[in-house]
Amino acid sequence: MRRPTIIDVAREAGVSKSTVSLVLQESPAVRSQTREAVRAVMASLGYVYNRNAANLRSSKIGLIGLVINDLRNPFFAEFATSLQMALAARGYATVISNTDEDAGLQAQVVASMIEHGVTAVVISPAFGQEEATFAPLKAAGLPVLQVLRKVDAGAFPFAAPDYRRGGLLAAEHLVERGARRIAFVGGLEGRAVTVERMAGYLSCLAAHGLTPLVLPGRASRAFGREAARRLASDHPDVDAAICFNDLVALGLLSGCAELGRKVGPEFRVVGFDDIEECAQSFPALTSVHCDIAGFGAEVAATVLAWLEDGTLPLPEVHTPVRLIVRASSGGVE
Amino acid sequence: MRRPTIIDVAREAGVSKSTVSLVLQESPAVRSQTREAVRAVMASLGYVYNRNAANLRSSKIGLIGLVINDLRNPFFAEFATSLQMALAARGYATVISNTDEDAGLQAQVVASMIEHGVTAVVISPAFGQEEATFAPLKAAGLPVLQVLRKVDAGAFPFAAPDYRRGGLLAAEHLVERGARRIAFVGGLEGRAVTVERMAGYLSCLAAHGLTPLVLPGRASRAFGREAARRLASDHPDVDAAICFNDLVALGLLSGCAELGRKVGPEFRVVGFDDIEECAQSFPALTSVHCDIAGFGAEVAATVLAWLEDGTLPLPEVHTPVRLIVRASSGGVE
DNA sequence: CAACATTATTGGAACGGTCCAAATCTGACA
DNA sequence: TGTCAGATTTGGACCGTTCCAATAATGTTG
Repeated sequence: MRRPTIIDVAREAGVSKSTVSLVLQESPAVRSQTREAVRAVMASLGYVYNRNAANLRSSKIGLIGLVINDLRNPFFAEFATSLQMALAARGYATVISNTDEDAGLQAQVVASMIEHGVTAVVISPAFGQEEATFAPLKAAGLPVLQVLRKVDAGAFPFAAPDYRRGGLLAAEHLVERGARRIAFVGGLEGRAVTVERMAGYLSCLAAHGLTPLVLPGRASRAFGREAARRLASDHPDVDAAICFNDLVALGLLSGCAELGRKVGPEFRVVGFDDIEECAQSFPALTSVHCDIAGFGAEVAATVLAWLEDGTLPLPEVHTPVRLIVRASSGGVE
Repeated sequence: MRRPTIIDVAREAGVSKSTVSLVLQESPAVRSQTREAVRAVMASLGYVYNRNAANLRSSKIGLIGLVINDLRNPFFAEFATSLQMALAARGYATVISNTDEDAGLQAQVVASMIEHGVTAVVISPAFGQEEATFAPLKAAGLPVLQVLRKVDAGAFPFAAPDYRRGGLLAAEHLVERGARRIAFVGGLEGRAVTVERMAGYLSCLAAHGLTPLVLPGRASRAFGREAARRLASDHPDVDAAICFNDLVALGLLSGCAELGRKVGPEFRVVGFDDIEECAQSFPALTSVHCDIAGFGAEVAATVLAWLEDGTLPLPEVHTPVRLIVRASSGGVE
């Protein structure tokens, strides 16, 4: 029960395999009558195109690799999903790999993707062992787009939302609302994303002569909950918090609910990323909107332009962000 | 700057391409000295295995297709991630496609996967147009595993957590705790998953002479929130709710918080799936634990056993579930 | 050291497409 | 009706691997 090949189709249709190939490629050279006849035979035989065979001769495989550091995080899941769907709409398939922040695993899955002949790679990298991942990509000469986090400056074009500005918007909003002791909660120290997201916060506080307070930690709900306790016990004077991301912020909300601490004008909380849940939580979470779905679609467009028209992407892109004000920071005035 | 092939390696190492091929396949037939020499040349030339070419001759491509109806839902994201990682650990790459419940899109991505030569497909299908998706899979003669939702009984082996039993456990727990007016919230009417999850609930209520109350709806946080309002206004006598899934339940918690309605012994809420967030919400959410990560790993093992040893999966598998009792249903007694 | 078993290695035909130069077919026009 | 340009179609080499039968190298033994 072998899959029929173009040769079977050709025999059945009474033409040569070259003609069948031309039909497959929608070549205008074949007579429409012939085209229809061949198409009919294909349908009746249940012919399926074999991309691997085609790729052997001319690399047009239409497979794109997507490497994600944490696919269970809704922010990355949303990004991966919107990117994958935008690619699918243009006929590309996507090999997705989660690395769980494991640089060794990342190097392995990237190697596997190269073996499978992906035509481009989009990667939100884990930290550490940059060479093990990036050297093979460089050697393969593939178009590679580094997104969401920059671990290897200059090696490959980079795109992400404008984290720095997001942090600034959040801090300015809180100061404007009257907060005077603003903490920055979550985010592992020293990492590029943390540094960026914190930079706007720090500069805003400096500009207003306020003292920063940083509680670094994992970007998880669990840490957010713990932070709520720590803030209440160790820093009761803190009247607002900017969280590294929404998971931390939502954990913080949950922790406050548990402690009976009211969130709103009394204690303002701002998240980062604006995942879908922000609008559904109670109180609804003010957050820096990164339009990650739009960002995913934009990344897809960038990759496809690179692949199909040879348009090189800009070395570094920061997409605009905006603050969505909801009840957790005191609401719209 | 062409990628080197086994022929280049062979020439450089002074052996035939067949020998290089044998080295690649870890054949015990090659002398270890030769093997080392060949390996050294590969490394120095930066040789990368071309799976497409290999696949042309013998189908061992190591690519598995995964089709998911809603990848943004944490439940499915967790499943996809754990399955993908288990496959990666065994050297397989995974092409993932989200369909957003669109059967037409699903048929399209499945066709694309077949073209790409996936060796097996795992699918959590969208509802509708079963033939468009399943007929090509059948025609391709691929191993296909239907998971999490059954839309096409009998066509392909099916595996899912034991939803029916989960519903039963949840209902029994609530009755035991003294709830007398128990609602079932969320889930689209008539769909297999809804029917299954509701069946245990209905039979338990019937056994205790209680009247069921069903509020069907989308499986989203937004619907859960709305349900909180509807329950409070239209059905004030309801003292407990079993939700179609955790998203609905978490939305319900959020809606109750907004209404100032206390969740716990006064109004018990149970979710379904036990996503990570359940333990972090306030109050912590009692939920039917499906061990979706373990389920993903198990599905991976099933597929690989099918592929590698020819072990046929059982036509229908229901993995065990258990109820995790937390504060939202009154907590551990 | 001949004879044979065993172990290593090899050439060449697949696999299913693409691509190109060459062959064939058309219809228009002199 | 012969000629020719343009439109169609075609044969065959090629892409990078696997696989198999055949050959070559090596070791063992009487």
